[in-house]
Amino acid sequence: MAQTDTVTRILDTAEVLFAERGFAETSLRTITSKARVNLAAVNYHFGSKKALIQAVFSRYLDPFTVRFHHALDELEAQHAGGVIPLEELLETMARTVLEVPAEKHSLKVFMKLLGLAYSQAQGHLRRYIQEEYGSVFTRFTDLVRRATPELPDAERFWRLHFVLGTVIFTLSGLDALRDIAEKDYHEHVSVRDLIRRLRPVVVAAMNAPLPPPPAVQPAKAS
Amino acid sequence: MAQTDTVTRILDTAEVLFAERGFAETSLRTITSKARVNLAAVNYHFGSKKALIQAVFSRYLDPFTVRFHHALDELEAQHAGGVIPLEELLETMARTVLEVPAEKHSLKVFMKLLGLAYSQAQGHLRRYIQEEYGSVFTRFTDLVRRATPELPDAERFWRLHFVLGTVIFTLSGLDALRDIAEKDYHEHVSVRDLIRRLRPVVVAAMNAPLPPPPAVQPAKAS
DNA sequence: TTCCGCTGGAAACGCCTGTTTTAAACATTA
DNA sequence: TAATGTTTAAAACAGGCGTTTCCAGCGGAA
Repeated sequence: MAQTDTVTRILDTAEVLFAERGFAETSLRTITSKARVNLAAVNYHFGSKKALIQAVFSRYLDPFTVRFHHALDELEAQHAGGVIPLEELLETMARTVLEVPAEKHSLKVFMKLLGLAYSQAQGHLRRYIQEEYGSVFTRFTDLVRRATPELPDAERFWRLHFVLGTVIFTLSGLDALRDIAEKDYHEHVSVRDLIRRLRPVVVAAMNAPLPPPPAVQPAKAS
Repeated sequence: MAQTDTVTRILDTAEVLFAERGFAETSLRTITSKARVNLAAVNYHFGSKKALIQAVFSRYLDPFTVRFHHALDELEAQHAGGVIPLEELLETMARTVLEVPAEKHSLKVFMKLLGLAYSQAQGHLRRYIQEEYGSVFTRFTDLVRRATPELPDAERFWRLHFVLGTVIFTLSGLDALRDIAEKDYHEHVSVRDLIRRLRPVVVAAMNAPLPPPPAVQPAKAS
């Protein structure tokens, strides 16, 4: 199975380098030389650099969506017809995110890639992820809506993205933060430790009191 | 003042392009042609592309630190000797962030640049910002520590970065999120509107209950 | 064996990058 | 006026980039 080996070695090497330096800053030559495969192998197996980037994401996101759908199926079966508490939904998502990379790959790399997907320009990536994996996110937000009926739709939308920002930002910038934290507090921080700290913060953020209505409305009748 | 004009035009053009595409994806030729300036002018005035990137940040961060120090001076004078409430500290920071770009530049660009500073590799940038502007952040965190004495040091450290992640992530990815929000909820969202929504969430996150201690401790006596 | 499709290695293709160098014009200051 | 610091123009530099091409080797099928 030398053919599969080359593809795997490219993907393994690429995901690490992408996570460390970003997409534009990682050349195909760096990837292929570090993976000890020929330069042309990337274009041969994947077609282009863009396609390689998408393949790196697929290898994480495909098993993630499968598992997440299954986990949500189970959760809905347990609470047959009723609403699923918000904390169970968040818990399930966190558990699934942790499970997937634990098998073969690094959770740190996975989170860094997610962070890059948001921040790097790479319009094609955002489009690809949205089209390919948008449905599972929609299903999740629908369940969250039923769990938090008191929240206005717009408010819930923004708060979900607030906590998404917290998680991705923290876990993708973990290395730099960990260096500071260990220097100042002499305390080693694992990813699971961080998730333990994140949980109450995320729950509190979702359950925060509603903001006051906008101060002044310029339009309409005086 | 043709000399100043060239420098300003380069900075004005560069910051917009950097914010839109990132650093590596923006070439000097793109900047200079869009700014209608000679290609050599960048290396003449700034020395290198790295130095140009740092200059773009300095133009925002220098006035920010000055204003923020002043604002903290006033705050400390008001609460002479006593502790400043957490919400006033956060409020002051938010107000200062809003004030600075409001003068000449775009708040959106400023936040996008901050997001890039975190996510893009550019090791030199993170080092530059930390060395140049680390002290004002240290002063702020010291005040936060006095305002939240019940929080363990490590917990406060992480929570500050959690909310930092929320704010930077949200405001730097604002365009993409706004598109989705307007399509789904037919509601225009301004930056100030977003900050109104962020306030209660951030406060609730900082005041969240402490996480349970780690499940299993391997070391020490049984 | 002969053929074929898949994989690999090495080199080259244009193209774009940041930077430097030349030159000549312009403005400002002394 | 002379000198100095800016700006423009045009060109070239060396190097890296993604991509393509060509050819040698390979395994299994006819």
